[in-house]
Amino acid sequence: MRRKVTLKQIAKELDISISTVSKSLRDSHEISEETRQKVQAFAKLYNYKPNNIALSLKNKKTKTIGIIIPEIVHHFFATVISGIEQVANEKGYNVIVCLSDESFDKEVINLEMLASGSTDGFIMSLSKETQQKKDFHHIEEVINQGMPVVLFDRITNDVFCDKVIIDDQQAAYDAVSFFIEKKYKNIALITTVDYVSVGKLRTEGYLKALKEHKIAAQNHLILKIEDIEHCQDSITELLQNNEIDAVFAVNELFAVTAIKTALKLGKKVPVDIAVIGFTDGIISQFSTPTITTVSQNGIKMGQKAAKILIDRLEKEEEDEQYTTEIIETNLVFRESTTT
Amino acid sequence: MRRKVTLKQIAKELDISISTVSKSLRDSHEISEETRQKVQAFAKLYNYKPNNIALSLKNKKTKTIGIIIPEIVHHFFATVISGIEQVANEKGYNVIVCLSDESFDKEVINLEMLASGSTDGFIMSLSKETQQKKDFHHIEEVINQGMPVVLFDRITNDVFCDKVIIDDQQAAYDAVSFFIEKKYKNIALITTVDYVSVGKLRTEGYLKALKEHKIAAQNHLILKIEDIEHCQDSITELLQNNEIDAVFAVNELFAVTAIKTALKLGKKVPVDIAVIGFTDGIISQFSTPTITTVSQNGIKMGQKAAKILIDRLEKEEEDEQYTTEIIETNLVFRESTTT
DNA sequence: CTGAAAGCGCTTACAG
DNA sequence: CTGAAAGCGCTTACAG
Repeated sequence: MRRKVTLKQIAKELDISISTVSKSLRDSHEISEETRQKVQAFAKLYNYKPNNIALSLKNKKTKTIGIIIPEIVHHFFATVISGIEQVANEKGYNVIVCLSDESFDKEVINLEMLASGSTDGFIMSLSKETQQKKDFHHIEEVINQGMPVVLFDRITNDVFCDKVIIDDQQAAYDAVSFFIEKKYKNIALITTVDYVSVGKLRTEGYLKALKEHKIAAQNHLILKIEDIEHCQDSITELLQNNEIDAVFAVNELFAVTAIKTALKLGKKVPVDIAVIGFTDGIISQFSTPTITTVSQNGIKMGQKAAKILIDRLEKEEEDEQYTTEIIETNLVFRESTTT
Repeated sequence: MRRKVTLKQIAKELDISISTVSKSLRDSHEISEETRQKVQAFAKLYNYKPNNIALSLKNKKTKTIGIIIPEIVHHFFATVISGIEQVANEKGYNVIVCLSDESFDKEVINLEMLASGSTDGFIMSLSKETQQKKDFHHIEEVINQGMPVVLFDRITNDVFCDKVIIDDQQAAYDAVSFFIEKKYKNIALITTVDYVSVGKLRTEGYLKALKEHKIAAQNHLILKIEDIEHCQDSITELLQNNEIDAVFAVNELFAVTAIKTALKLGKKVPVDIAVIGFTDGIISQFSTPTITTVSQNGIKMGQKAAKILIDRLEKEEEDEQYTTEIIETNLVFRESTTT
């Protein structure tokens, strides 16, 4: 075993001081050409790499970004991480990932853990429980301690910080307006309970589109799903008991379940029922029929969030001006709608 | 802004020494009850949390695990991370994730970056390029420096370390044997090029199953795909030009593409062509028909890998005995096969 | 041109 | 019972 070599060892070996070694490796002009060469050659030979931890302690920055998300087994979140990773890597940052598992407590614990010196800042998306409790003191605490936070997708307006979102309401509005223009009469909505911020906004977009086209919203066409694991039954009920010719679903899972249920009930998609989903993930691409969907560019969200965070980290002055970046969405047309 | 408080500040505030503060907080019996109480109360008030970086430097361990995988936008890998996170968290470890993007160079850079003090050990799955080049010096280097590595899924036998895999050959053998027992005559294989270790092993399992049942392998029924992005064409060709009644695909994507292609060619699945895939991911669950598949328990792989790594990290003696853990797989029967 | 000293935030063996 | 000192691995202002 060949342990990692330190400045101290190099200094001893070469019989010079640690300071001289350090300066030589940083190519300081204080040091003679000769010494520099010698030290550099030696360091190379022994494959010297400065210890990140020591540097972090000294510089008071870790060059790492903390990511806290509800789940990773979610194509959208994986996609965002991928985007963050990309720009973080380019700028010499590492990425620590923690999962809240949709739990408030885990979110708090992870945040505090990472805030104790491990990261320079955070990129996060709130857990469901956090959104439900509306308790954001942990995030405010961290910001107060001088660590910037960028919130994305599942955000809150109660915390002042940078945010990266899509215009959920507008995107839903566009999707539903498409249906209306195509003369669909009974447009159902399959959404989440209201405390999920993005679900609520998408619901609002649906309602707004109906209202602006002077169509009365009908409560029995709106399904708010609490328990995602068992959405099957309520969706069956929805489709069975109503004359529905179009469905707007606020996520992929609801969309694919609606399609499968419709098929099972003997209806044809998109002929009898057209479906538009949300999030252009794996399911939308590989379902049969493939699903028309609002594409929510996760990679871009991640990239943008990372850019904003790193800019703030590397800016000298404290800038109290927070931005909310809105990533554009668009409808990706596939087989679950007719054109 | 309220910066994080340090021992030094507490010491100054309370007019005692740093050592005394440190010991009080660790509840040392060296310190008087009174002082301890006072310090602890004060620390609580100011929400003192020891600085992880300082601890890492002092203790020479970071309590973080480095994960290097080819991609995160891959349900299987996301699943493994999830498993790792779970046990890491339980044991007080954090997780740094780096992506190699299937590139050898990125894998090396990331590994070296993290090895410079940021993590205590690694869990990794090799990039395609690494498997192709068969260059593993970077991994050996890290192990040599005393940092344990656990390889999973895409591993190599050229490196001595702990490994977590499934029995890819056996799993493929089982799947193909199922077809044979069901009297399927022309069983096609859709696989990757041979340098992808798991692809190769699954191919071997296919061949072995045929051989043991005294069926001659037919080259025109074996499709090795290089460019995953454009597998569509070659799969169409395969299905069009041959009398195939069963397909074994070494991943989900190939399986779903085979199904869609078959449907497009007017064949019914599973009646005309039965399909078994590999990796029980999102696609297999939501495709129509849903796909019978070899389930590769990613969560369990991640958990196991993390357990092995942490055990090794926390064991005192250097243990040269490496294990290769084999996670059991099983066939999950769905609609793409008849029973 | 080189090196001793101080310091980042902590712990702990040792002295008093 | 308390505190000064050394040390983890590094950098840099300062002295010589």
